[in-house]
Amino acid sequence: MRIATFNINGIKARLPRLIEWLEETRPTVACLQEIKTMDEGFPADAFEKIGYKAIWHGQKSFNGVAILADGVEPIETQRGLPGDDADEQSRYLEADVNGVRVASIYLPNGNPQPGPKFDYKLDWMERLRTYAKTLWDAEIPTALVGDYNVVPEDKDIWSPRALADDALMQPQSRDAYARMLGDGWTDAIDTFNPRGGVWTFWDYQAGAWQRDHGFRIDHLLLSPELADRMQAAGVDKEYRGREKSSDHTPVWVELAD
DNA sequence: ATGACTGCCTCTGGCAGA
Repeated sequence: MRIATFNINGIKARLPRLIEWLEETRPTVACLQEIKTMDEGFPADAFEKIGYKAIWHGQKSFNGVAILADGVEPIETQRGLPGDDADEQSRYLEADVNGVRVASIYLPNGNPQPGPKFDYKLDWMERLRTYAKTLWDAEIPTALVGDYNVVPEDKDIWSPRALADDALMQPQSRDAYARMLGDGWTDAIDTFNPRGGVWTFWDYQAGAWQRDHGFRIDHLLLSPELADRMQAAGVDKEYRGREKSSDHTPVWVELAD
């Protein structure tokens, strides 16, 4: 099975591109972030037409996540990240698909830093780590995939200096991500590209795509049950160059059945 | 050196993104 994640930056603006990508690459599960719509605006019919069933957690204007599955209904297991009842942002959705637990994650950006948004990001990362441990302890085959808004190491960006003051690059952000890996979660893209140089995001501004000024912030973290099944992982880079593209690319991992 | 683009909802400009 193929598990993919794609920060689409607006499901209404991106729908033709999204349908195209699903039909061309046919992931078993597709986790989406930044759908940027309320629940009632989600175009479930368009996905049904091409054989995908979906669940989604929307929010007006910002954030919003979804999980699409090829030919089967995702069985929802969690909506919203536990650990803060006051948190109303739609950034976490989780489901079982074909015996695999899959989470669609849109981790807070955290800029500007320092400040309340950065504090929220770090809190969110600790909540994620705490919750992920419960999945780990239950020995559920789990994939935590999405836009983590963390550049894990200097090898994961074209220029570490360019974003040195950015929330995506701060030691606290990186340490929190590293603690997840320290707990045993496997970064699929990094496993197949240990020397780095793989990007999943290119800014719309300043000709970043044309200059290949990108970085890696969309990640697939696998529990040991799934890491053992990894066959390949990659980035669907060409979609960043198409008309009306998202600023992120799809990222995927192929697992043995 | 600076700013640079895009989507959203709409107070069509301000916010958010990364």
